[in-house]
Amino acid sequence: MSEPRWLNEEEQQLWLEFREFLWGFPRSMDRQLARDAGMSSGEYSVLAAVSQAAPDALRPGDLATSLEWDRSRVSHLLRRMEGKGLIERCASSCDGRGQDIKLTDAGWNTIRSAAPGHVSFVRETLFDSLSGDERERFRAMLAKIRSAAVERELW
Amino acid sequence: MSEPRWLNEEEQQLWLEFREFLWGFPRSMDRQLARDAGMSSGEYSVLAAVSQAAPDALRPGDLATSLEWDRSRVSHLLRRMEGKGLIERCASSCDGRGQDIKLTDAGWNTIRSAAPGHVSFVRETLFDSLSGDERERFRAMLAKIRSAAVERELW
DNA sequence: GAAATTTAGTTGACACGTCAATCTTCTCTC
DNA sequence: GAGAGAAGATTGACGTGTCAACTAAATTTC
Repeated sequence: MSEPRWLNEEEQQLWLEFREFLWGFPRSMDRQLARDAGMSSGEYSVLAAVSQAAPDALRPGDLATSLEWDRSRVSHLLRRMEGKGLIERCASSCDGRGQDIKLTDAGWNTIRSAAPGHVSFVRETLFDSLSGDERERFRAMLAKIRSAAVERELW
Repeated sequence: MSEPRWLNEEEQQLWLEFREFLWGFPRSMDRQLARDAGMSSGEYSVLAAVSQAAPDALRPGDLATSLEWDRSRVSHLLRRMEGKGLIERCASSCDGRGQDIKLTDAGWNTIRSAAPGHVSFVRETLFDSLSGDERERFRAMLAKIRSAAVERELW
């Protein structure tokens, strides 16, 4: 392999900021959720998704697709959450392989009490820092980077 | 608590893209490193940091600071990497509590052979998608968001 | 200079994500 | 309608990150 083009000074600045941001943000969010609601961001995602879906209409595979998660990741997390009493799984009526996921009362209470704090976190970190124009430019850049990566099969 | 301001349509778009990006990018990078170099991004960070430091001048605490990692995370990873023969730890000469971290020959070979592919990945995903102007604006936005979060002690 | 505090680092328990292997059920094809 | 293959989901092993508790050495304080 020929010598690669290493990063120049300006590029290193971006890479450094990028890395701190990308690894730091999820950690901060996890911490906020753990502290204020005793849950992980994964659990929040699941509770939010199930609470918004039509009753008896959400299956593990749908979760895996919409969250872009591995099936087994979903399965492991659902098992833990079922153990905590946040959700229930029951055999799907239409597909013998499938399952329906439902929130228990405890699950509803948990997501309801966690949501306001979580939304505030997202607002205060992400939205309040940028103007409307900036937000749209920011979103476009993220999408651009991601679609280029997808095109090269690096995502 | 009063009813929070939920996200409007435009905000949800950004949040969705943001989430896919922030959780997806590290995963893609981990996959590239695992596939092409048999290592995790954490191991890469450590090898890169140690290889760039002055000999016998890098200690676990320095790593924790510069990578913004928990001390125990550093300790766990160093133990595993020592087990794989990538690094060595020896008692520091000046501070009885401290240690010096050194790369073994295997460690040097590993980082040297992994670096080109990793840099290509970063270039192709992050830099090639944005113009010089866009890169600078992007970096500034990340920094803005992060510093606002730091200010509110949410980071 | 001895006691209290701070600092460097480790450890153990546990939650989490990934991968490969597996099981079951459904669907397609002949 | 039987057999091959695809799809939904689980399992187990393993590497990883976090938190709290801990040890030992250094520094501060009186």
